[in-house]
Amino acid sequence: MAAQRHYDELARQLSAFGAVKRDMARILPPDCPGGSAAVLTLLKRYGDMRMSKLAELLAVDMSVASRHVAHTADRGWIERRPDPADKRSRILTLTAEGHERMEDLNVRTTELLADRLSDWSDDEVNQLIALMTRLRDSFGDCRTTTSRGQFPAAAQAPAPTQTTRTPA
Amino acid sequence: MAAQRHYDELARQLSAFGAVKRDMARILPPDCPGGSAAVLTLLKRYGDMRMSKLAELLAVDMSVASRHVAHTADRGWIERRPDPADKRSRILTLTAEGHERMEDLNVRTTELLADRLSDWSDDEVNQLIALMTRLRDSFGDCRTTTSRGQFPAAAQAPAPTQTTRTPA
DNA sequence: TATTGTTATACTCTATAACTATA
DNA sequence: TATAGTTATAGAGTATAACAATA
Repeated sequence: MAAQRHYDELARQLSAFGAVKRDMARILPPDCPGGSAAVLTLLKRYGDMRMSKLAELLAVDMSVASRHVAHTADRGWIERRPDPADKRSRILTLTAEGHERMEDLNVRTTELLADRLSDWSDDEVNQLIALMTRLRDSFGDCRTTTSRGQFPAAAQAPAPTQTTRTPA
Repeated sequence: MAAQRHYDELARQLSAFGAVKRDMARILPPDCPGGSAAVLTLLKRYGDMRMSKLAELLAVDMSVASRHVAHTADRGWIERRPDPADKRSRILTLTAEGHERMEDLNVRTTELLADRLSDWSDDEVNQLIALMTRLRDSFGDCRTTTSRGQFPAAAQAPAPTQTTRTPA
């Protein structure tokens, strides 16, 4: 239980943190807004999944996820195949075009962060990641869209279909 | 210079961090959206200031700040007095009603954070605050709305007109 | 001519609710 | 009846550009 003063300061940081996100968003290509980029990133990282799972990872309502997915599907970056096990569901898959788009996004993101974090150490970045992850958990424990905690160690063990080795 | 993998993870955290902010926004009273709350918080904390300074602290374009300020002024929470030294400028001042509103906001924020951060130590909260502050600085160094760095130690020495003692 | 602030416009993101199809 | 997903609608936040008043 931290002191009142710390709460104020944390609230202030959260409030002004949007500027960082907006700076990140500025480097995105014109036809790929942040929502689409997030969809592609998660599919690249965790592999095929259903709408509901994607919505959970995005931490938004499924209606919002549906919107972003529609945008990316319209551009041919992902495919929505029917789930043979449950005809209500759709399985999302990154297409070849989607992978290309991701390469581009990765380059842009890396360039930006390499510039902005040029004087950060690995350790500091790791600390920040760990604390942000923990904060998200602390907030997410209460009101989650669905169940939460089904994906294996989301923050600890990322990077599935990175280069070679198709683990699934 | 951190590794590529860390960049990806940090970008992921930033992307999903919006959920935390939305959780914070949910506790706001109906007639006081996040933008208005931010205006009141900054005026309470740093005292009277001009539009341009407020926009800088909010880390948004002045047109956006003008909008939020208009909303709070319409409700009588702040006053916009002409600056005698520069008739183009307006000095923003928290009214008595604005102070009342801030009391309410403080209670709500504190309650929420006390709940969410119940198992956080002071030290952890401080670490997170410090790293978020540093990240904002790293990003803000490049493209700032105006000059930056005019306010004395924004993150280090907050809390001006807290309870008693009117330092100005 | 440059700067402070306001307003008009457009875009992104979000949630709620109503709806379809399937379980 | 309950769940997966889509769509319509509305609200908040933001930036750009055009504008007014003043420096």
